[in-house]
Amino acid sequence: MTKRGQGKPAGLSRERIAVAAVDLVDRQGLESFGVRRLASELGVDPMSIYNHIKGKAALLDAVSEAVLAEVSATAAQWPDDWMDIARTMARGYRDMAIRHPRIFPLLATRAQTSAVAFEALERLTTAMRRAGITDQAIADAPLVLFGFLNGYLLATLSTDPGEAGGPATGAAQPAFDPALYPTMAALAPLQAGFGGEPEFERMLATVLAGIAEGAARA
Amino acid sequence: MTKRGQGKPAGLSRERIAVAAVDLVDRQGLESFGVRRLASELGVDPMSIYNHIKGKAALLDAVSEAVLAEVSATAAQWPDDWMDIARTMARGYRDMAIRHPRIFPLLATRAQTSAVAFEALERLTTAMRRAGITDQAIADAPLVLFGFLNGYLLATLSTDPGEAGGPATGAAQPAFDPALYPTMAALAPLQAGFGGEPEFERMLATVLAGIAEGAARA
DNA sequence: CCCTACTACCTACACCGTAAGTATTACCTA
DNA sequence: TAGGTAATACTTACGGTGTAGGTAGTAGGG
Repeated sequence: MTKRGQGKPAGLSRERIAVAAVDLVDRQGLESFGVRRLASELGVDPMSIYNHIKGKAALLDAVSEAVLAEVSATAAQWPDDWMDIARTMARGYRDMAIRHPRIFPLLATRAQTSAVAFEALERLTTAMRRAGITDQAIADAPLVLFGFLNGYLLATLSTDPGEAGGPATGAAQPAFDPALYPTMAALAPLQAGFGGEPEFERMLATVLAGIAEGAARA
Repeated sequence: MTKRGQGKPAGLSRERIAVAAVDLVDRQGLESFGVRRLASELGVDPMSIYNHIKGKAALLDAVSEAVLAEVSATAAQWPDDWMDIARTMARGYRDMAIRHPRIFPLLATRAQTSAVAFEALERLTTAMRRAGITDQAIADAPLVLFGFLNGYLLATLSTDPGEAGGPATGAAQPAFDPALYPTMAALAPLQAGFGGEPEFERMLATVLAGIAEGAARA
């Protein structure tokens, strides 16, 4: 009575698995994610997944690659000016992070070596060269920009709201005791929009200003 | 023949557990870290740990709190100028990250709400206020600075070298195909010191310049 | 001296990632 | 059309995990 549909292709493929994995992590989070959960989601034996993806690490790689590809896909076209390119990239990257807050830590933690990542870097650096910026400043720029983006987005998205709250609208901060931390407490109102878009634009401008200043400084 | 030393205090304490956990993660990495491993390291039953720390999540909290405390502990004294303070903090933070590369992802991922973290923020913001900087720029500064630090250090330390290589001396990057990514390939020599101290100082200066520029801009 | 609180331990359960082996199908060749 | 081959999916099993629940022993206060 056993051995039912064995051997018959169940329509699995690396891409289909990746799509389902992205969806599963989006819904249930990284903690509970696993090969077995994903397999049951696909209506498939856990080990069948191993025919397409080597192990859990490779699975997570596929997940992060899939969401990273969204960034390039959503950008209709690219400006000429390097600052506009950087801004467009940063905004698209943030939008992706907001769409997939529970996946984003994967991106920030793992080194990105996919083609889409390389293409983005190439696009940015080429535009900076066109603008006649110092090579050293150009070489540093990606690490400064994406270092900031990764760290900032990690911080603002890390407060996992479960289900409540709109997307990226100020995950509540812990509130400072005025007796212990008077300055921080006084500043608290100005940090109300924590994680919001105006704040992001402000800080992005700050970092880009630093890069531009460094380009001039050299 | 069972029931040997049951009930007798084995000298466990939250702090002793945290110290052992830090040491264990430093040596074996986050992946393999677990309650059972830690318990055997301490020569103790796994469940005994639960008498002092609620669960694995709390255990990781204790680990990250312990290494974060090192930063304040190593700084002998603090300068007056806010930029010097920021630099000192950043360097101490980087030194800590280099000492504990496998623990650092924990810090960058989890929101820091410990007293040492708050004190550091209070110190920085108070100094900025003394300098007469706009409140909005002050309120933004910590997130920009530590956002960058977290993202940058994550990127430069993520290439886990296992055992080889000196500390933080250029984890080799993937090398770009000149045919596909000509600009990046041309820039590669300038990225040789990836993760090194001069690079860090350059990028830190870039970010601080951006913050200072934003302070003037407002 | 007993009683209480506390620490440490033991057992057990549900779950995990995955190595190794087996059965079934689809396709290509003759 | 028949036979062989490679690919795919499944099954079983092993050693690990976090931790809930219950038990045994000691330390210190009355």
